[in-house]
Amino acid sequence: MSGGVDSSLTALLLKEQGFEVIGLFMRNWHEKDDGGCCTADEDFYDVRSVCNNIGIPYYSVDFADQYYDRVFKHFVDEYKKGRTPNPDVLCNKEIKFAPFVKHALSMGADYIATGHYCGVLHADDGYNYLLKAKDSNKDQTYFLNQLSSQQLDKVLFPIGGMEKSEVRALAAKYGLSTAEKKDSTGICFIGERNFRKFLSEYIPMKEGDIKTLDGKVVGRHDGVFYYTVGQRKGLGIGGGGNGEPWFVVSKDVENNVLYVSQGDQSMIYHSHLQCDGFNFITYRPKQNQFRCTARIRHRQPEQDATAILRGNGLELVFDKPQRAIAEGQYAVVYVDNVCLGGGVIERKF
RNA sequence: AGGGGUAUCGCCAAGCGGUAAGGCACCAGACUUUGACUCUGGUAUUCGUAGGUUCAAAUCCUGCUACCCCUG
Repeated sequence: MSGGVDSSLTALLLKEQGFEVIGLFMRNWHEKDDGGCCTADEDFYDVRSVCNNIGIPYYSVDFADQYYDRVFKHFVDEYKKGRTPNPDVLCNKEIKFAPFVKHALSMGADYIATGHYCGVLHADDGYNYLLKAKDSNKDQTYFLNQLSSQQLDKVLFPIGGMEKSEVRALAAKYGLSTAEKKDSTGICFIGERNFRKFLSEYIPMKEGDIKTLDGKVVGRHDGVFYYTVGQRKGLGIGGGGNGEPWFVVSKDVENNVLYVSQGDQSMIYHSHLQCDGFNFITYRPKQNQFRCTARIRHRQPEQDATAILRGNGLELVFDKPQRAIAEGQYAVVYVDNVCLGGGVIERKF
């Protein structure tokens, strides 16, 4: 339980269904947020309040060390390389659906349930398939693309078939204190931050030039790793030219140069991308090429594409060029209602 | 040293005697379990400066200052 509405209602529904439910809260980060508050404390307070309300025991576990070693380190390393990692995907793979589940099972649980918006099909063929959520606006399968069928074995997603509005309405009906609580955002367990400031605590600033593709210096930056391709805000470049906004077009980590373009974004649209490795949640498809839909970022409407398996990797060819494909993010592939899995984007062209 | 031109928000830039458009940047919200994108809202009592004309000036006149161009 995270202290939000989703996991609150999840616990309640299971209790209603006759399960013996225990609330398990996880803490993975100990620093305070930008406002000087420790949101984890408030969240656990909400967990306690909800658990008391529905009459179930609650516990707290701390995986801060493992989170740091298995998620955060990689996150920082990737940024240092000029890439754009996705810590929450790793967090699910390395923490939530790993030591956390293990811990729950060791406490005697038969199943672990979370408030994710997605579904799981424990199929007769022995595989556990990850399914899209009913509420396409809240679908969280993107973040679960690195899981394995094995990891989903003892998992339930009780609200995956509900709309967010239904969840809130039910939570309110049952009088759960978290019914109106705002959805959490920002890096999972770390929270909403001034991102550049946060990163600068782990990656020192390194000033350099901001240039256009033809080499003209148009500004200065604090460090190329703080920026992502396609980014508009935070460049501090204004005026001149055609009066249109400027966007990050590429990064040269070696020479510490941030390349930008004013108005014209045609150069950041690409139809092809490559993943050197690809995680199939269940099994590798038999055919080496197939039609699918795919996402290159969370909440992106699924895009029609053709997937081509190459060695351990996967190449995607989109029907329509995609804007700002970022190395380090995940390409997640779907066929109909099933999330097949995903891989880290290594190249685009 | 002469001649011409320009000086309006951090950057572009409207305005041409009637009481400061717009864009970019920036800030704040919204959206959002990454990073981004996007959307909405906010931001010059003041127009290089000092005077003058006028009921009224950023808009006209004069001095000064700065920068740009041309001629020496």
